[in-house]
Amino acid sequence: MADELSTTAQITSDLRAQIQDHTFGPGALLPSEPEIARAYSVSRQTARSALRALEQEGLVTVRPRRGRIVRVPPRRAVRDSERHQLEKDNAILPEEARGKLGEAETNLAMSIHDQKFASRYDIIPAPDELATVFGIVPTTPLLRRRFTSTDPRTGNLLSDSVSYIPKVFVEANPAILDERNEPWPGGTLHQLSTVGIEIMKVVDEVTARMPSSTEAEAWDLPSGIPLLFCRRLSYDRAGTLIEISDAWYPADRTELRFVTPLKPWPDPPQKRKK
Amino acid sequence: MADELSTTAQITSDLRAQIQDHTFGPGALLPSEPEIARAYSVSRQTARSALRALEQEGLVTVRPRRGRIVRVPPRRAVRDSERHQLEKDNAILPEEARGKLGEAETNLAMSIHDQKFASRYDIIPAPDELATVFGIVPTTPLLRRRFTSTDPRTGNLLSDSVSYIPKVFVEANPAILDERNEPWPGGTLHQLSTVGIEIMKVVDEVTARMPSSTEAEAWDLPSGIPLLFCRRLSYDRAGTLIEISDAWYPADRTELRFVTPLKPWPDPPQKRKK
DNA sequence: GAGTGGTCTAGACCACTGT
DNA sequence: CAGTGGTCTAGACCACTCC
Repeated sequence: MADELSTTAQITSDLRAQIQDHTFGPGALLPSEPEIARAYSVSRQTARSALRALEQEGLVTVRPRRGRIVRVPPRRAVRDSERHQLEKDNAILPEEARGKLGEAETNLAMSIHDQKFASRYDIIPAPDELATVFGIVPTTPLLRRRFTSTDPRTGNLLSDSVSYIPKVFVEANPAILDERNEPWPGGTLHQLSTVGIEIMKVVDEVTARMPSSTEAEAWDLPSGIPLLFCRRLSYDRAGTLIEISDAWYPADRTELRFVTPLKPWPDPPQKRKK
Repeated sequence: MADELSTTAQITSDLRAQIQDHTFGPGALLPSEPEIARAYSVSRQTARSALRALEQEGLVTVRPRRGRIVRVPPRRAVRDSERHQLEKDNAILPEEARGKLGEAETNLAMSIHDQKFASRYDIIPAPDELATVFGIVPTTPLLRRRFTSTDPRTGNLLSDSVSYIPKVFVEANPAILDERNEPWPGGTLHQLSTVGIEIMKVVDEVTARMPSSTEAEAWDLPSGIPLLFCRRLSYDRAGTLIEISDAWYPADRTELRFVTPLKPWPDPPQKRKK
């Protein structure tokens, strides 16, 4: 209240209010830069700055040479932690049944058949950061597997993830080191089962950050949309960290869902009093 | 490669590369607007646009009238899903022991004593969106509780959350409806126990979005930092949704951590073959 | 052809920081 | 005091969209 807004901030604020009270509802065309400049008696650059602020907030999408529209939030695809258990159950099915779920791992709201998958494997010396998390010495060989899927029509990224496993854990089965065996029926959990490893605990660490302009272009992200970053740590029966998997998701199209069951209280709560 | 960059994009790209190869390491002072304008023979506005792009990516922080520095990522406070179980265990302890954990719920990396807590309670008619999630008719009375903590020195937000509970679930104990009883030893799970409700499952739904300028100011967020949004759904023994709790976290200072234990396979994995 | 956003220039005044 | 970023103006040319 007490603060006086700059001209730009005032215009931004006016427009934001009009978006929020649905004077300009989702999909509506906002006034053009020259219109706003005239209406407020400011230069076009000032009007432009005001509109750019709304883009940065993710409220408005600019369609070059056609105007700016109020963003229509896309439906969010849900990534559910209960999938971890489903994948584990799936990994011990007979091979014919296993195939189904394997690739759906990277699936979004889009049909599997409309995605182009790519897997690239290599062996890298563990960089300091990953070595610290694994608790191993840096430069220890890691199997790095990069998975992407793209929309074949637009070339846009649909999913992007990288997995790291110390080579020593999996080299007993050389087939795991070969990207030509992708897609592997039953996925990583089945691969690990062939070398005697059973994953017993999965930890997901979630943060978010803004994309670089290169990333924004690859994902076809409008400005003002963050990337969710999820690092998944998989532990075996002995509590040893077996795999680190990093994945990125556009925040406007993704919801991460985590289920935590709780142990029952020993007494029925009806009896409890403050 | 094939694409030609605009002058602005080229400058941004050069500076980003210099940040990533540590020519300008964390905390380093970037060249000023006039310096960049001279170096590239462009106007000051063009140099400014290039720098602003780096701010939007969260790489650079502007300190008005002192220059721009490469961002030093702050330490992230971890919010762990294992806290759900700890809180439940805590809620059935004797009152003296219960007090400890209750307020730490909203704690960040900062000491509890350096935070100013505020709780505001009211009863609102359920808006459409929440009514749908609860599966109740809109306008049903909801107890809304808003919790914030602020840094008393700077006035900046440290935590911000809102909880919704259908009034009918808790009105048997009027003390729960009164904000003057905050902080309640043992927190919400103990409050619910006084009306015979035991939470058996918690679901966290996580997304992210950019803050409005008002939010950025309240949290003291540099530009280019998203807000993590976490909606927590708490279910009782019968699977009824009891509470919806919405919380926001600055993505540069927060990591959300979720643990998923997996059930063991019936057979030892050593026997398994592809 | 009129209108749109994309880009860029060359100024200007201001409030504040550092020394 | 010189230097910084904050704000704003009044132009300009471009490529493209839509009618």
